[in-house]
Amino acid sequence: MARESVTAKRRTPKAPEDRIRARNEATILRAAVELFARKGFDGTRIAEIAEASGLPKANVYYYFETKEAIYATLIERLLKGWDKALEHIRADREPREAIAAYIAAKLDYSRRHGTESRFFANEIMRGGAFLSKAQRRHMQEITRERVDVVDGWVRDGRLRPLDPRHFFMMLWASTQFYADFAEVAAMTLGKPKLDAADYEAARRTVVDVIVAGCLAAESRP
Amino acid sequence: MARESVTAKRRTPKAPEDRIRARNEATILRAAVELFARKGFDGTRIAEIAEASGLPKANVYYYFETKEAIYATLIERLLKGWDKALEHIRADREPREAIAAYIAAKLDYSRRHGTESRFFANEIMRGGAFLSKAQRRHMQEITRERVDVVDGWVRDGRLRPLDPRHFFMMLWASTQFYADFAEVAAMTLGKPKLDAADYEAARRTVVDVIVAGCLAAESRP
DNA sequence: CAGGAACTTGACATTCTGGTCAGGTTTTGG
DNA sequence: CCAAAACCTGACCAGAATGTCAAGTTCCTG
Repeated sequence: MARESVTAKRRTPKAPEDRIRARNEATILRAAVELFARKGFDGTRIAEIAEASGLPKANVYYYFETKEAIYATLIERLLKGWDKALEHIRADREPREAIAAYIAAKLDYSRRHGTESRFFANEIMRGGAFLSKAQRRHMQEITRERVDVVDGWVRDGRLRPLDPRHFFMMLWASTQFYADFAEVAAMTLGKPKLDAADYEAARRTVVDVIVAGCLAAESRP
Repeated sequence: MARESVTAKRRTPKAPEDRIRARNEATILRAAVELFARKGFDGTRIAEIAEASGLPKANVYYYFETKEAIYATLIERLLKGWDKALEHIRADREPREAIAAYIAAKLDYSRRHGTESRFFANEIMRGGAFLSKAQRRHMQEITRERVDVVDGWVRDGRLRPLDPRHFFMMLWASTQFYADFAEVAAMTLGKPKLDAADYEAARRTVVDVIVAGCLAAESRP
């Protein structure tokens, strides 16, 4: 049909982006990610998304064929950010710094994009039913590359012998936690909400423990 | 009203438990926890729970007043397991062993009760709206006790200086991960499903890294 | 500035959902 | 074996959800 959400082509490429469409789609997606993150796919009503966007429901349907289309668009977009932090894990870097940088980047993402992070986690927890085969493979490949880097460090004797895949999951878990379970984290700290200082303390703790825990004995200070 | 779900009293205490009621409630809860874990509270239809239980919808309503009642019953039950693993963290134990035992227990729980674990995580991710004030306080207190133990170890110089609360979250995150994101874990390992050996490898990696990462230099081997 | 494309939206049709209920069947204690 | 309690369930309801539409309004381009 004529308009196909983000990838639609209008009669003339015209402006850098169709301002109205771009603005409204952005508004809808912003509202949707929040709701999906909190109530899941099945639990989110289109009427809620519309209300949260300040648009009439029919207008939401004008921009997105179905609820699935909104969800899929978000997945697609989020997936692009997936590998971002992983880029810190490079063979030519010192393990200590690379790992510290990864943790810092991931925690920063958790802080700045908590909602998106939660949305994505939610999708994964449901078994990633919305992920296409290609998307799955992409994630797997990206991860494998970095696993190989860590494995190289282990073989070089720069890291103590450990299973790089499980090590990776520790990194992911420890940082993702601060987005997904920000509530628990705040509760544990006895605060209503996490602030920048809390994230800094988290970073320090995670980096300290993990770096000290994975470096080979001879490279430890 | 007459029947009040689990705590109802029948005319005679009779059998060790009302077999019919006990069996059906258990069936319903088993089906419900699975669905809630996967689709959240709002996303789960009572009709689905009924179908998954193999009972007519009206029968589900016979045992539980509302959907909330089912959910609340599950929360209540799950909360009892919350502190279980934490009991390993005792001041009179050697930190190394206590922490290793905690990790092993938590991972074991993740493996054996993945669904419940996911259900609980889901609830927390949504901000724990269903947790009562008392339940929240309970969790906070339980955590605080154990935080104090870890803090004691730090002050004794048995653990390197670290924020015990963030350290705790690392423990929680690294173990919870294997329940909530079993799918990602399996994907990362390139398997369809995690088996016992995978959990053992996870345990070893997490214990190795965290123990080595938190022990004070002088107590390290 | 005209005309077509893009956008907007109230109202509607259809399907679902949580929850109720009345009238049945089975269990159980005595 | 018999009443009373416990259990079962098809049918039903009111409100809500999704998705459609046709009749408009606004925007852009030639």
